[in-house]
Amino acid sequence: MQKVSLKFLAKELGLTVGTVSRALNGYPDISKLTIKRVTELAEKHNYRANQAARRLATGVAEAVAYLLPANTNALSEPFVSQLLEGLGQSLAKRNWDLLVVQASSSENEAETIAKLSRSGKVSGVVISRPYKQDPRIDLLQKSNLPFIVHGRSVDHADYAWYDVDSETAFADAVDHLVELGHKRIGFVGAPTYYHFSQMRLNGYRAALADNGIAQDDSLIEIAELSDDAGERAAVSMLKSQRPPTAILCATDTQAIGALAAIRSQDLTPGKDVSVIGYDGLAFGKHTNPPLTTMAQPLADSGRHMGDMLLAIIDGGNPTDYQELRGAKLVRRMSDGPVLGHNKITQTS
Amino acid sequence: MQKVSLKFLAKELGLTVGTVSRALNGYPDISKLTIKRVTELAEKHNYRANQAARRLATGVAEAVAYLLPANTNALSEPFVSQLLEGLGQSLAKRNWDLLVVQASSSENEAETIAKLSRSGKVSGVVISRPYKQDPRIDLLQKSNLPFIVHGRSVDHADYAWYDVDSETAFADAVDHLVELGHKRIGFVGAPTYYHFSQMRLNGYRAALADNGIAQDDSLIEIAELSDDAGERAAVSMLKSQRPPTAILCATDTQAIGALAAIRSQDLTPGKDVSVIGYDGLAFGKHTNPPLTTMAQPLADSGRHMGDMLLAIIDGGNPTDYQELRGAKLVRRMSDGPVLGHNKITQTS
DNA sequence: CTTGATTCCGAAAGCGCTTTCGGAATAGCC
DNA sequence: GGCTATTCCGAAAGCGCTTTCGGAATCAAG
Repeated sequence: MQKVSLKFLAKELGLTVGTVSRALNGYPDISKLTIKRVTELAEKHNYRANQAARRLATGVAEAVAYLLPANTNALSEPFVSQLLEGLGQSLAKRNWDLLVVQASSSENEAETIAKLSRSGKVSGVVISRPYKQDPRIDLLQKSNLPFIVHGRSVDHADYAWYDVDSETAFADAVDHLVELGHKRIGFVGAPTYYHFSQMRLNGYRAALADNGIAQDDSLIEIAELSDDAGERAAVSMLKSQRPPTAILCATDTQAIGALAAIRSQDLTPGKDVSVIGYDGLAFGKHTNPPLTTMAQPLADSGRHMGDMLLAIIDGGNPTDYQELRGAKLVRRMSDGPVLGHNKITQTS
Repeated sequence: MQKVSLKFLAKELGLTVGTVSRALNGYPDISKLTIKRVTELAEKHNYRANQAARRLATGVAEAVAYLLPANTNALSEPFVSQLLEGLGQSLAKRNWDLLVVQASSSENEAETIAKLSRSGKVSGVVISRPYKQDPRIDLLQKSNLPFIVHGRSVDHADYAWYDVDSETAFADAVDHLVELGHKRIGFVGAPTYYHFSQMRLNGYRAALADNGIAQDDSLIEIAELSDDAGERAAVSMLKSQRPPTAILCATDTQAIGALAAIRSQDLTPGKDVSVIGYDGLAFGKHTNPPLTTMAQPLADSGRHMGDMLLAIIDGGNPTDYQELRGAKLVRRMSDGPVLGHNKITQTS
């Protein structure tokens, strides 16, 4: 494969590289005829501008980075490939690249962002699962690099984000359980450095209060985002003096562990103890029993976030791009009325 | 943030950009002292070479692309993020970038590769799930772009690949089922354009022959790589004249569907009908019942493939980098002795 | 025919870096 | 002290593209 450059095209057509470049980029000072000749020849030879040269000349990277979350867990990662796919689709409209970057450790996340912004290899960044106070966000703001956060930190007024209202979701979940007659509702939370952890806990607490149920800290456990951690947390709850009749988990992954925990105590999930997760992961359909969950609408969230980021890169005001979606209850089989309570019966 | 370029450093030090560049890149014609001064100042200002300029000057992209598989399925995609993570770790050693590219449709995969090779934005490519005759591989070979295939196509003698010996794995699975007394073993295969589909079928057939079991084409179904497709395939098998007592599935995702199928026929998976999947997906632990599977060792396969690719980019001979790993049986609860047979009893 | 406005393209600088080449300064040798 | 090695750095070309500027050619108008 010979290399087909602007110079090559120019020589072939008896033009200069500058002219060919302008023809290709739609400058108004090129005749229709020339444009036609140039584009046709370019097409014929499958010309692609050398990206490095283009980037160097224009100063725009034409690329966006996704910061791979640290502490990943194989069970919860389907969302990564889905997000990537959506982002890619969005960027493809401009022929931009999608970079995947990761910190060597979670302590290095900030440094990774710093490097990224200095190297100038991307024109935008998206990060997931922000912490309460997220140094990555601070850095991004300082560096003037457009970015969008998948989630929110405590102070989220000044940047662009896309999030699901998990606070309300957890309140809804509590309401649902209360309707089923539950009064002792456990909560398996996420590590507290994640801001979503706080919000989900808030939703849980608020709904408890609204329903006139006293808070009981022995019903609250914080666990890592893994099935095993969820299981351990649930076990300890179930073994306590006054075990819960229902357990709400910050993530589906934890909830799946909770199901195992319940079975390990010779109890039946969905019957003896209800479990509701959060995320709406597809494989929740296949757990034992199928997991009831608060599903977030992440179908095209990746593409959506890509579009938002692009708009900001184009000069849009980040604060104009803050979007909150709602989660909705997907009832499967892991929730049910509290024993001896039949106000509502389980429907499929 | 002011931009810190070579020029800036040079001016600061009273040197020329050429000298600074050579100092930073370890050229031998720079004095120790100068190197020290340069590196220290660079460090102080957190200097990062502008990548576009560097690429343009050297002609090497310092980046590798992963082609996101088409027809993805949310249930099976944990492997994508794991692979990406491993690749990223490998590339990080050189500060190279990881690009994620995807075709708009599976028909466009070849064209996507073609574009990629012409744009010169990557020095290497990794693709997953090759087809029997894979146009992407042909293209990659023609374009002289180093690449590595996660899997193998029919003619895999001339390129680098990393694969798991699923042929043997499926033979082993059959052997295992035969030991459990099964004689009617169904096979839910993958779409035939995937080469791994053929190999798994081969392993199945060979083992059947070795065990003196007659082939029965009514026990073979081809299905898409989704839980639903697996379920449909299994249902039709179970409803047939002479249903199987065990079902082998090309992927865990399909196997999970098969579990559902068996339950839908009021049968108990692992008792009335055994199911064995392939992949070793983590959430197989949580299905109903937990899924027995042939687990592939993909723990650090991503990093491994990254290292291989890098070696090839460095001039290594692609055919020196062909690696076949073995899968091993992970017994959970979805396999058991055929009814009325007690040669081996289920052990947790 | 002259002038001024348009249309269209060539020329050239420059993006930030790498790398070759040549030469000044220093060192080593008899 | 003169000569050849050696050490070290500056100068400059160039990677392939974009973009500004100016000017030749064409056109319309007077």
